[in-house]
Amino acid sequence: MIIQPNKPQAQQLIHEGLLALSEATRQGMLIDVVYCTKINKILNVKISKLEKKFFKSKMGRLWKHIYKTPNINSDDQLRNILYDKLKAKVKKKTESKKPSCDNEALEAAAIDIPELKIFAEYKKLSKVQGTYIQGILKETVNGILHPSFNLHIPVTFRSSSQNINFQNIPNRDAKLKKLVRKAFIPSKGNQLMAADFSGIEVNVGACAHKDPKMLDYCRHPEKNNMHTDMAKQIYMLDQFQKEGAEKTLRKGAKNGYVFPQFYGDYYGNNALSLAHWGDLPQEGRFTKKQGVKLMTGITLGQHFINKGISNYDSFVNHIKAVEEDFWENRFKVYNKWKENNIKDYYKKGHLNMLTGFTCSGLLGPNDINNYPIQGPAFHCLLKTFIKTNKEIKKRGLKSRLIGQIHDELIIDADPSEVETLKTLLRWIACEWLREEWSWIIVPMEIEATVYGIDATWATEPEVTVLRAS
DNA sequence: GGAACTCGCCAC
DNA sequence: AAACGTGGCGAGTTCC
Repeated sequence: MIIQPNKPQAQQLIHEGLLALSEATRQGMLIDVVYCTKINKILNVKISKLEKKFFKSKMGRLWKHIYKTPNINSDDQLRNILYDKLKAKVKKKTESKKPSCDNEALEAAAIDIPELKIFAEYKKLSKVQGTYIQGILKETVNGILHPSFNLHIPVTFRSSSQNINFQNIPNRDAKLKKLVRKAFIPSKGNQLMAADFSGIEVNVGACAHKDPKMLDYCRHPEKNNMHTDMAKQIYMLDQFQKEGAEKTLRKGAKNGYVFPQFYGDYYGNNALSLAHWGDLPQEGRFTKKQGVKLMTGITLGQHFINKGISNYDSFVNHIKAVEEDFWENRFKVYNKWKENNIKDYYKKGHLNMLTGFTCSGLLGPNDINNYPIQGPAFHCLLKTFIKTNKEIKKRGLKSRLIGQIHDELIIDADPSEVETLKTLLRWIACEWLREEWSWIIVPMEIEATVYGIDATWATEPEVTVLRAS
């Protein structure tokens, strides 16, 4: 793969980006080492207890019986015990066609082998301890962690992060999030602050393909919402509220349908995921007892039966029809753009991004349509990061940028500067950026997330949505 | 004894 | 007919 920013503006962005990111690395972020050391010990105890408990179970005893040196961390041993000895049904295979030992496979097997729940808990805590708590302790010098950020690795011209990877700190799992994020603290008397772009990939995508329907969604968020519209279509709902089961279904539409579709997924996988979000079975008949309870009082299972969809296969067909409508009607210009994009790449052998970068090398259809969106979406954050760093210095502010997570920047903020920073960020991200890059033809929106004074990254922040005036 | 690989899992 | 994009890293395992 040949990677080069070819336009001068792209080179400039890389140069200035590296300087700004290096400054954040040198600045570093404070770590509560006392907490990390304490939680590391607690985890040691919890993890070894879980290991002992597991090896006392029926499956654990069999494992110990078969292996002289049983290793709870060995997937090869687990595979042998679970699939060869206990004859668990293989529902999923790995890349190299071996029976899978991942959490999804284990969850399915746990119906017959309950001790696998202890095993899963062991795995989860081991992951947190090994990758995060011990990783942080290993890389922290004098109480400060200095994760670095690369601009020369991802083929999309995004960034990556290492020592530690600051871009995959737990967020979705509330328990893991709290456990790990309690380690991150601001400088004495300061507060952590984050600013992230809302829906940046959707926005940048709209600027690339200029699909009128998508542009409308981006320009009038108060009027229509893409994920709500899709939830209504997918789950065939006329009445909709943004709470309760309907809220979950909207999340399902967003994460189980819309985003995977944009990445190049298809209705078959979507249907599995969408059924899961709606608490419906992924095979066989639907019954009135299954599914989340809707605002109308009936279950999603009953609701689909009423609509003539009484089993999973009909549901899959329904999602297939939704997919056709999605690309043939709703986003037909986007669809056309994808086709032309692929043709264009095969003709030229490379693709150009809105930000002046060129991707060469052997790309597949999904790559061709994703890279031009992923890259420039990150570049919006990078340009914002550079400008914010410059303005902080120019204005003699004491707050400092300390990191970045693709569409989000993190600041160790002086409390007296928080309001100034909000104003500054709103101007840079929502106004200045659009003046710099005329290809941005939709409004930009950022969320400022402010944590308390001396509060950890695990505490409840105050969130403000910032838009152009 | 280290390099390279596989698998799994965390993020966007 | 086939079918999800970008990363880092730990642990086990295999190769040399």
